[in-house]
Amino acid sequence: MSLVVYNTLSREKEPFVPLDPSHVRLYVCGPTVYDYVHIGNARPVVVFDVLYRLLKRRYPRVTYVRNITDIDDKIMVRAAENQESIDALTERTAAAYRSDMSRLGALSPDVEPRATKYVGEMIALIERLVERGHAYAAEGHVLFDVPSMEDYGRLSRRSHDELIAGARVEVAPYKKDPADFVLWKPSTDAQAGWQSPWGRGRPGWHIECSAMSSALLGETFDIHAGGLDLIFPHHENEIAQSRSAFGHAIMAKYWMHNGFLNISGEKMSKSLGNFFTVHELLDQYPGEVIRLLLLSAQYRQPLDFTPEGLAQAKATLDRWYGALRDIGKSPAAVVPQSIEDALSDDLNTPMAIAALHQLANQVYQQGGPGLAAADLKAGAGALGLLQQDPEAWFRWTPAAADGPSDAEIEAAIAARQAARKAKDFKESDRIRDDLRAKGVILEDGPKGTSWKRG
RNA sequence: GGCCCGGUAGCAAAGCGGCUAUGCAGAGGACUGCAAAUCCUUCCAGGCCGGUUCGACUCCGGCCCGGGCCUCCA
Repeated sequence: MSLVVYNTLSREKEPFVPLDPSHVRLYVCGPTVYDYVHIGNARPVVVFDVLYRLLKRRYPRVTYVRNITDIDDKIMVRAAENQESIDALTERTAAAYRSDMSRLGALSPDVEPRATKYVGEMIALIERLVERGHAYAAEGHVLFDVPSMEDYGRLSRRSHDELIAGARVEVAPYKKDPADFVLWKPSTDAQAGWQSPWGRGRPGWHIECSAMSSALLGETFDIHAGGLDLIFPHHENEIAQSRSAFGHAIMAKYWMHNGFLNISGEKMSKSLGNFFTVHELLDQYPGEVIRLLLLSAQYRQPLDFTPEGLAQAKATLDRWYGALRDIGKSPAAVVPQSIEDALSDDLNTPMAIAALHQLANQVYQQGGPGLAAADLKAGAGALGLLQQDPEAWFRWTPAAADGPSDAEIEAAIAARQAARKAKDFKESDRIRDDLRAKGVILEDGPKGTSWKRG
């Protein structure tokens, strides 16, 4: 089945036809690095990682760019608070981000550009916009001239009048039109800044993505993705910048946006204090559990992130890894058609997960590993799941745990076996209950006793 | 106010104009020294009101409810 994706531009599912079938180009908006990212930031990373894996299976060459924003006023404020340099702060948090995303099973993008390395490209792009009559300088700022673009607002489906009517922010006096947005702004001596034709300053938020995507993927490319909240203003303004600068009818052919994450039914927000960083969650749950939960709803739907959801994802992975326990050297298998079909329909991960359940059921019904187990592993691989050794999975332990060591568990199991052999079931049950109280669950099988951490 | 999403069984979450979605939980049974894991059987849906249709959870209209965005939040 050929790939169909929901394109925010048309608000419809469309067949995916790359601009250049020999080279598919994908851009995903990455984080602003000033602290650990929260779980909401992880959703696009995981979801579009599934897309990246799918594209790599089907096209000879895929370039995936995910930027790191290391210029931002929030960064400057945090660096001052921490009394550390901007470089130290962004380097440290970017490293943590890479590590956390990797633990969620996300492949590294092909290119991870940092905005500070592209300031020259940004300035060149802004100059080009000024030359073409789409931008103007005013009081040290450079602003994009929104009325200069005929169909501004197409992505977010907003008319110019609606924008002005809905504006919640006081309009700066140097703007020719209230909808105009900043491309470049002046910096004080105390603020980070770069020399430019308009004096020392720093870039506005949107220009970096236009500069980096055009430098790395070209003036037009296939897919641009990110969170729903980026549709306006960020992506709308990227489109305005890139199309006006380069004169193309499109910037990206397909725009894909993931839905929001709620925390136990409530909107995640810093004022409610109900957000989790990926970093802290990874101390409590395996990255794979978090990843499966993030994929358990279709990416455009809202997703409620709850302790129950994490427990269910854990239980599912326990069952799946159980099915792979004695798989041995698995024969190489391709991703089963049922999984490819599900993912081809706008990344229908819940349907892919249902297909994995069917495969796991088959493994158990057959009473052991076989072709179904190889299919299960290959199919789960399309979602970035089930690739580690099953025993390692069952032995995972939270960072703060102080339970018995693997060796202690093995010793207790041996003692229990001896008691069982002597028909001393009172003692054998005592040992089992004792381990259970410490979070270790025993399973007696035909090949002896196996165990897992609950 | 404008734009855009949703409302499916106890919970999570999909497809589909007629055929058991799926998983967890619940009930009964098998296996087990007892458990756990697993297997078998099973209960439980489609916000409300109209319309189209031989037939609607699925299409159309209205209503109710919930959510998001509307200048730097994925």
